Amino acid sequence: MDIKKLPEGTIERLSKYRRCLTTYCKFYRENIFSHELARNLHLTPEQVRRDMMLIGHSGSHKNGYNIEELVEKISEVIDCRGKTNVAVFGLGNLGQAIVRYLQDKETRLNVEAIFDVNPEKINKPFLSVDCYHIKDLKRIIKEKDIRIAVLTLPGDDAHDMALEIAEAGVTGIMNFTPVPLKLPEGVFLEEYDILTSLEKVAFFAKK
Amino acid sequence: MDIKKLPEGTIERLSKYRRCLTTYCKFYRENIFSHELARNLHLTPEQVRRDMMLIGHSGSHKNGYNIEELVEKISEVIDCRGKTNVAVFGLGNLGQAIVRYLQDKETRLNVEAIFDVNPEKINKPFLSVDCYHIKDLKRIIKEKDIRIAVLTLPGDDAHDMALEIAEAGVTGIMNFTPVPLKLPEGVFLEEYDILTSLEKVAFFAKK
DNA sequence: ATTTACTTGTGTTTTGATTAACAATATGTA
DNA sequence: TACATATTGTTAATCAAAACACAAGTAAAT
Ligand SMILES: NC(=O)c1ccc[n+]([C@@H]2O[C@H](COP(=O)([O-])OP(=O)(O)OC[C@H]3O[C@@H](n4cnc5c(N)ncnc54)[C@H](O)[C@@H]3O)[C@@H](O)[C@H]2O)c1
Ligand SMILES: NC(=O)c1ccc[n+]([C@@H]2O[C@H](COP(=O)([O-])OP(=O)(O)OC[C@H]3O[C@@H](n4cnc5c(N)ncnc54)[C@H](O)[C@@H]3O)[C@@H](O)[C@H]2O)c1
Repeated sequence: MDIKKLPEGTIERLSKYRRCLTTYCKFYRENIFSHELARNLHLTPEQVRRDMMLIGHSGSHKNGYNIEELVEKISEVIDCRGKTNVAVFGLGNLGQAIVRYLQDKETRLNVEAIFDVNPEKINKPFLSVDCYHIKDLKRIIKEKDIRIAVLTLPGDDAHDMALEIAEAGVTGIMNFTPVPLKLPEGVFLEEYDILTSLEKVAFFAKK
Repeated sequence: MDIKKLPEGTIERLSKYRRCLTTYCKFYRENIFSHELARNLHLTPEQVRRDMMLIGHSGSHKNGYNIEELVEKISEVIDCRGKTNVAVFGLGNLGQAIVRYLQDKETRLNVEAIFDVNPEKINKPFLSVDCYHIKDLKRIIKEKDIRIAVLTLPGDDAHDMALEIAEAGVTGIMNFTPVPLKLPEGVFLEEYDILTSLEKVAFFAKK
């Protein structure tokens, strides 16, 4: 199995399997069947088994998959290089929600820095994460070995900031601002916009 | 063209085309080429043209697509039944960010109600949207003809609330809680989890 | 022992979305 | 007019993901 060849869909599902297993299942049982995992996550059992196959994990015919082993295996695959440091840019409502959420969840992604421009927010820790002025981003990103940036700042500044962030050495950017980014090659970019999701829901909900 | 047959991917892209056009383009030009739209949204020109074809929209060989007409056409397709009322459940950080975001954007999705349990939040409007106690959800959903629900409340309550919301007649649910929902047939469900996105970014950013 | 019921693992098929290719069309130019 | 250029619209080819189908394993029941 060439791990880098795994389809995006599989990676997303692996993340969901793991969360489902660590959150709901591991406390009250040892094993789980493909159809159970599938039902929880709105998938088919075949797809679950196919994903298992892709990461080279096997279960038992009688008991399905051992939850602990499976979580271990998924972690080997998706956290392959261990812990990854994340910074959040813009500590408004959305930024705060995200920092809190990431701290609550079991994950190897650690929010190690926050950036803002508001003097009231800078130099005070938020949920024990230090908040810096955005002008120091280059230095802090290097010092703290930040790999992933989450953009939750106003759209006006987003593009310029993103370019600086990329230049500082970040290799993955999650963009929540409504501004489509044009980044240099080599930076993995993911964008999410709730309006797109909601318009889709509205469309398919109309029958 | 059977409008209900449009692939989910196309619907998502249509939403993005429209936002891109209304936000950035329509102020300073009349027409746009498929390759320009594509470059902005990280797509190929072929895909843009394919989407145009699917919704039965034509451009001109010399000038590409007329922006005003295209926006009009996209709106006919994705807002087919006009305005749709939305309610947000849970007015925490995430809920507030979403309400503000939806109000800022040009869209036919209107946030017409908010629900919470915190007495400090109830019966005060937030950004001029009324906030009700969650126990009144059935009545308010009917009165206000709410079609879409956005769940931004704590996970513990999410599943029970979702079932009640579905029963009250909502036909589309956007779930931001970390709890996977099991809903009755006929309710279109979309789930988003930033941790899945971030873990994906982290995975593909590692090279 | 044999049967039954249930599961995983995986080759095969199907589906459907994306990419490639190119003909048709419009415009500008020599 | 003939030619060069740039774009759309659409058919055909490609590709990948999902669904299907079933062999093979396992354990419990008979
Ligand atoms: N993609 C989505 O689904 C979605 C949803 C909601 C909001 N948003 C977007 O996310 C962003 C934040 O939304 P919010 O509701 O949290 O807004 P907010 O106004 O509450 O927060 C913005 C924060 O960014 C800080 N800021 C301003 N300029 C900055 C800069 N140059 N560098 C760093 N920080 C800076 C502000 O001080 C503030 O703390 C906005 O761009 C909004 O449009 C996206
Ligand atoms: N999917 C994602 O990417 C993502 C990101 C961040 C947070 N979240 C989730 O979104 C939810 C909200 O996050 P937050 O940071 O805004 O939390 P928060 O604590 O700031 O807000 C929760 C709000 O819900 C209200 N509430 C509590 N019980 C309720 C009930 N039964 N009915 C209605 N309202 C109720 C609370 O009064 C509060 O206002 C949480 O479940 C969190 O895990 C998801």
